[in-house]
Amino acid sequence: MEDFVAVAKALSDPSRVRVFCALRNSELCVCQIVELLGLANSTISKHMSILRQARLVESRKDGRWVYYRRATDRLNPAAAGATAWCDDILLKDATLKNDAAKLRRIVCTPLEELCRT
Amino acid sequence: MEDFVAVAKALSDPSRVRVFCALRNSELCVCQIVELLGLANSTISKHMSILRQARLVESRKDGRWVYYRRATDRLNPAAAGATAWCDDILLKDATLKNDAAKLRRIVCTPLEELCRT
DNA sequence: ACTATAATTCGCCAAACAACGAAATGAAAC
DNA sequence: GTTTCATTTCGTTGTTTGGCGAATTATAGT
Repeated sequence: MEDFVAVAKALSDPSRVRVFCALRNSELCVCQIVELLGLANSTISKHMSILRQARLVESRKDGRWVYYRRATDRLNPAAAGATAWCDDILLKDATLKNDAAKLRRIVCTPLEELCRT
Repeated sequence: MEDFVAVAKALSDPSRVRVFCALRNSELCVCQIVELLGLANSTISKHMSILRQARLVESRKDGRWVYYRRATDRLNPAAAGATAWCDDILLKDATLKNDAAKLRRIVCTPLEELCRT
């Protein structure tokens, strides 16, 4: 029950849903997520920690940068079901399509340049 | 996106999850839900309105009593996926098993007697 | 070592939320 | 019509949440 509610709560905020969906195809660095959502990096950091506590995402550190990716489904059955639900329902969402387009630009931009702004 | 977030938010509270799961097998009257959760009926009423706004449940009025049941899945794709997720993950949840046992007693008790307490 | 910088943590604020009891609503029974 | 009673709505209270900027941590490059 706790796991389930933690996952539901994690997905009950539009910004977090956007991030989680953005991670569908590739892992992303914090500064890329900041660029995508246009929120303060402290805010993003908090969102990511909520997603991580729900075990929807995992992170790895590479030098100065921290990359987030979707968690391996087997680790948390509650997260696995939610992921399927989320991807299925939001496939055609307008905001997320827009995010996907924005992401295509973002992933082409060198991190150094992204962080500068 | 809005629909999705509304459903996730509706399921991000343990009391609401318990009610939604209790409705898996049979419709329930408000006073039965009050008995099950042990919360004030004004509180239950608010919870039910949140579940209804997310289109996870529907209600019908029968005389003095209002019955809630799970909504027809087709009405809201976001709710349909969530229902499957919820039922699947929480099948073995201890709290919900306990609720199910309590429910078996509750549904045998006449409404008049339940409401008296 | 020192500086620069990516990310997290901390402290704060305004808005949203879960809970309650009291008042309002509306249908049944008298 | 009046009373009764199940439910909803309203108003209040304490807690949680989402947001920011400032301070802190940790790593890279000099």
